[in-house]
Amino acid sequence: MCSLCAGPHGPPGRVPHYERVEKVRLLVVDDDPPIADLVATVARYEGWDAVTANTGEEAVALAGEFRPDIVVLDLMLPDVDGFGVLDRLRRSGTMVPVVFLTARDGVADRVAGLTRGGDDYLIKPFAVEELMARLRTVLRRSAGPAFQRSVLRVADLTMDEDTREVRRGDRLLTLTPTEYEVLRFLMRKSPTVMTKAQILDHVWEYGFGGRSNVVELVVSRLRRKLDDTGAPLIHTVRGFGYVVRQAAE
Amino acid sequence: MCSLCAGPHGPPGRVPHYERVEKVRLLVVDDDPPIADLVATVARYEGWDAVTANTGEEAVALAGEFRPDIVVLDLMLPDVDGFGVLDRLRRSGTMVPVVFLTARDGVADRVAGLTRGGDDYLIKPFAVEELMARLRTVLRRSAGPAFQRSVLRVADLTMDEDTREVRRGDRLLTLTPTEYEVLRFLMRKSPTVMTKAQILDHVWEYGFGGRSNVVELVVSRLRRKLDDTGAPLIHTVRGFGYVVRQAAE
DNA sequence: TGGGAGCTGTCGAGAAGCTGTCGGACAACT
DNA sequence: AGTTGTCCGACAGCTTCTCGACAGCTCCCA
Repeated sequence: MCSLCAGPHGPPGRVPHYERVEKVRLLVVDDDPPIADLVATVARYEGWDAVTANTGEEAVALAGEFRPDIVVLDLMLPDVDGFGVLDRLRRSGTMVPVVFLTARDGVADRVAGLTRGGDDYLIKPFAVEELMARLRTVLRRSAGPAFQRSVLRVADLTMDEDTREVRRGDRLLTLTPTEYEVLRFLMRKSPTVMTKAQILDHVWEYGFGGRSNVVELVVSRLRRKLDDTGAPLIHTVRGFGYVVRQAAE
Repeated sequence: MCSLCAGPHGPPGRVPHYERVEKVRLLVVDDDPPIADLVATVARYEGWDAVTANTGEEAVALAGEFRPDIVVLDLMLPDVDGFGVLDRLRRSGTMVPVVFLTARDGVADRVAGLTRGGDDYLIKPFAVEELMARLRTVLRRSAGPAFQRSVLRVADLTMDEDTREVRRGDRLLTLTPTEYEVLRFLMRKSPTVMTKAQILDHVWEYGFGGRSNVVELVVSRLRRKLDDTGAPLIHTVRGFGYVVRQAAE
């Protein structure tokens, strides 16, 4: 398998909890092609249909024919700006939910207010897994009130993505944001082994320079919190990476 | 699950008394599409059926075929004005309750007279949670004189949405309007963790620019009032947001 | 119309908690 | 026994949170 590939290498076949019969259709709008492609690639890996647009014009046109279920929209576009695109989407009657991307220094102020309809936003540079998590949440909520809580479970380890409660058996764990994200990633991919590079690429912001042993460190901290009771669930695959699963063999 | 329920994620026990089987049908009439959509979207996230109209004509026509249970009506419309629409609705025999929207400087006085029938009104710009709260109240009242009180409860913290009484155990708390709204929002969403952006976006008026630590501040004030006795109920999820729930273990 | 009371948001300092770097101990494979 | 990879304690820098102080504002009442 490709060690450079950003994507997880589990066979696409792991059906997530928010399963639906049809593929989720995602439109990614960003004038920076690498970013747009990054998002689209990750989404496809989750089994979604994804298309990208690099301008506002293109976005509006594509939305019309592709009919996405959800949109990722950069607010800094060369032609029409993000808000313009949003207007035009809405005016054409689409109630499609949107997750916005914005630069930290940029329009962050004007963005306030966007979580209201159920839309959400993320500040660049973001972590891919965080974006995917938000997309899933927004999708789940837009599906109506009957949606299920999203709870990840591996053996006696559970993670409730709404309450952010993580439990090993009965014991409630207190995780820091980074620990939480790493664990969520590993649990989602379980029982597939993830390389350290993959973990780094998905959980840390793209562009993160850390050529270090951060991943090992966070895993180490996680272990202390969740593996000090009972059989270990985080396993090292020497020379390769980590995996969360019930002790095999 | 209850179509009027605060949120999609109610664990058993949080289903309000004014439960009904069918989805609430809401008609939103506002000539400003973003506002109309905002309201419609929020309502849909609560599990309601919502449609929007941007003119008086459209509104009257839609009301006929959609048969809403409740109407949100902007009084400043380009063609027929809000009062005209109301007249025509009433004359066609509908007793559908209405919540009016009006500009601050506008016709507030004349509106006051209209709220006697159980209708209500709100001044623009409003906060979405406040609007939803009023809609729920009006609906409950229109369900008949024997309507049940709506009381939110988390552990020994109770909030009576009719009397606005908030109690921690026996102790009656005196909350300011903002504190009340923030607490209501958190209680409604409990035990889901809300980000500060979500709180800001739902509880403050749309268009509020406050890029500050208002939310933190209000939470801090709330804590002093309700968490100084007994176990804390408002919890900080560092790097993420706040949640109201009984301390888990 | 003026005065007072209470509410709200800004500022900022201090506290608390999180994160990544370094480096040495340790373990696993050859 | 050497080599490579992993684990994790300690620490410093940084981010985030908390909350006192204060000033503008609104609302109410005389």
